[in-house]
Amino acid sequence: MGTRHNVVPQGGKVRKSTDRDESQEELILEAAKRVFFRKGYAAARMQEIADEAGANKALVHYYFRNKEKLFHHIFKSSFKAFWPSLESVFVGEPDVRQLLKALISLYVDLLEKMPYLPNFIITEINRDPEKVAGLIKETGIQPEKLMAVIGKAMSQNQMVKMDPRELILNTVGMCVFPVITRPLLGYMLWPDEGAYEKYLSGRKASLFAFVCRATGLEVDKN
Amino acid sequence: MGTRHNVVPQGGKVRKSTDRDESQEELILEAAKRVFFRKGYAAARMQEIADEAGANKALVHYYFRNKEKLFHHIFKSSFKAFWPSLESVFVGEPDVRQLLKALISLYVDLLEKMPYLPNFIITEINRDPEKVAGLIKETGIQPEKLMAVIGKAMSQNQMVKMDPRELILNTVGMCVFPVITRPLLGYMLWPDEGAYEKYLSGRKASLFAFVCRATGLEVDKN
DNA sequence: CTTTACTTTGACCAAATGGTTAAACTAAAT
DNA sequence: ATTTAGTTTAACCATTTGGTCAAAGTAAAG
Repeated sequence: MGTRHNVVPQGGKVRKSTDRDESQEELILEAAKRVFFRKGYAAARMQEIADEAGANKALVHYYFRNKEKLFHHIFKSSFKAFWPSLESVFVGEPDVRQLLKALISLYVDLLEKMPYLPNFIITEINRDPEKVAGLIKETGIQPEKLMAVIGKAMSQNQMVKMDPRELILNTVGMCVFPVITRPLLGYMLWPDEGAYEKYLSGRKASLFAFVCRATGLEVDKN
Repeated sequence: MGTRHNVVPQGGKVRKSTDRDESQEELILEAAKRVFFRKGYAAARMQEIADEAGANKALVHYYFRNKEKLFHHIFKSSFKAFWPSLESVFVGEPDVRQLLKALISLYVDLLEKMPYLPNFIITEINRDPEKVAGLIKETGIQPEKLMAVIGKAMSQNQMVKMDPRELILNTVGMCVFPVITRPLLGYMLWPDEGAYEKYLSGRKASLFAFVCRATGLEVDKN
């Protein structure tokens, strides 16, 4: 198979990158991601990953020592992705309404692109909770900021008082649930061809309206 | 091991039941349920099931031919359980408010007893959607009745108009999500000892209130 | 007691699977 | 050209795992 090498001259002894259009290491990583996503850890096979990456099984081990390490690698980045970058929303004075809108929007978009993510994470949460605990600290994820904004709005009577954590859970739960049960919904609630997709397209707005009503925020504003 | 046999005299050649305090077949089934619940199909081991049932591995195959059939057996009954018996709520004239209250109550109670159920079902939905399709028809589950009551209440302006399916999804989703993400929540949102359990105990009421507000129903009534 | 029919077990098997190793290969550096 | 260091492969291995089988066990029926 055609192997072209690009040179990135550097000091020291670093030569490393035998980059192709896309390095094998990266191809393997992407293949592994796909396989782990659709099969889960236990059912995923190193051979299948190798095949899908167009590589040898031993090469997979060469780059990522073993199955567990390879999985950890992927899980880590996936887990981070599941904490959508809400940072951008926090610029300027944070408005609860906009914040919730952004939260829903971010999750709906993310889940449309990566519908396997929730089930993947959930499976691993149950398989090895200890690991996830460590991961959380590594990633430095902290929902405190989000909760603070919500809590403040509640104390100022801008919205119905409730446990901010519960509001977040409810919101994210409603975003995620239709995605993880999608195969079922196609049979049970949206049997018509394309009906589910149609529902999805309007979900962002209807979900936001639902949350607004539940929290006492204005549904429409500007 | 002590093997006592009870006799249930019968006509014909039926002798069958070598019932003990609890027949081996049932013990195996229960063990399999536990193992499948916590490991998922792929990671579950026939040996582990046998061990946990205090039986021989070959015996497991004797009763349930193979892993797939054993799993199917369990999945079928579990899947049915996940459709809580709302029938009891339909006696008399169905009131939407009471119906939603019952739906939430049923799910919260069910999930407290069987927290592994959702993840178990979700995993299988993704592993073999075809099978689930057939299963749904077998079980004869039909959410139509529930949806009809909701739809009627909406057309009578007793509550905010929206897609009844979406309301059901939202409601069930909020019930289920905290359960499937429980291991995570312990670390992230309710780190204090016993704090999550405390939250759970009040969830039934707060969830119902949330849904009432979102749908425009009265939170308190009688 | 003997037969009958179900139950239980230990030994065994073929296939799959994660992982290893030594050798071949490739391209940059000397 | 030779060395050097990372890359790739084929062959191989040990273990696990789902599954089988023939033999032994057991209680009720004849």
